[in-house]
Amino acid sequence: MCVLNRQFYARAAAKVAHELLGKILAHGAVSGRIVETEAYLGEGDGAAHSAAGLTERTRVIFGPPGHAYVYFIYGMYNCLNLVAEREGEAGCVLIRAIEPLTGLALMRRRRPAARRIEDLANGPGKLTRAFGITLGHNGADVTRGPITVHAPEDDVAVESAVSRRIGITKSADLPLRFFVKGSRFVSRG
DNA sequence: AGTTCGATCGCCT
DNA sequence: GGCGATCGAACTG
Repeated sequence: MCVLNRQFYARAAAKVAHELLGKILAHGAVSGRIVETEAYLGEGDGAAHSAAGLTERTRVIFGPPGHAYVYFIYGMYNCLNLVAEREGEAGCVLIRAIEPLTGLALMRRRRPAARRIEDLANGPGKLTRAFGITLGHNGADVTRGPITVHAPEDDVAVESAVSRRIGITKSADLPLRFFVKGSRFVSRG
């Protein structure tokens, strides 16, 4: 299995977001296929946390690519982003949905509310819960672990679609959401 | 020090 | 389709 290297991430966030579709996210015994992502840019993207500039919170987004930016939202959920662009440039990719592959029993234990396999990780807050990803992983190097992303054995191109991003108000018209066309595991068709 | 609001989810109707 | 839960970061004064 081939873990994605730092060069993969050191590109435009939209490019990285698109190419992450079909890749495998793994954390311990749990793994799954990325089926939905959103790109968040630097300057000029009002929806991005980095839009306000460099703060303690956004420090990781401006750092070297290939690291995890994890933030806490709505008082109860964590969201996982992968940092893109060169060091010093802001840009990251929100992982929005995953098709579970291994560690199903553990995922179910972490998310008892999910009745169907499709509901285990079909949203940014759901997948961090199912994968056991917490604020303690903020800044972690995903080219090393414990969280990693790698190419699947059969790394065939997936048929993808693009739309506007979900749940934001600023810069809402930008086509920066990418998802696997027809997948039952995306948060929205 | 107080306020506002948010890259969400699950349960209710 | 609507709303309550629940809390930290950033901004205001």
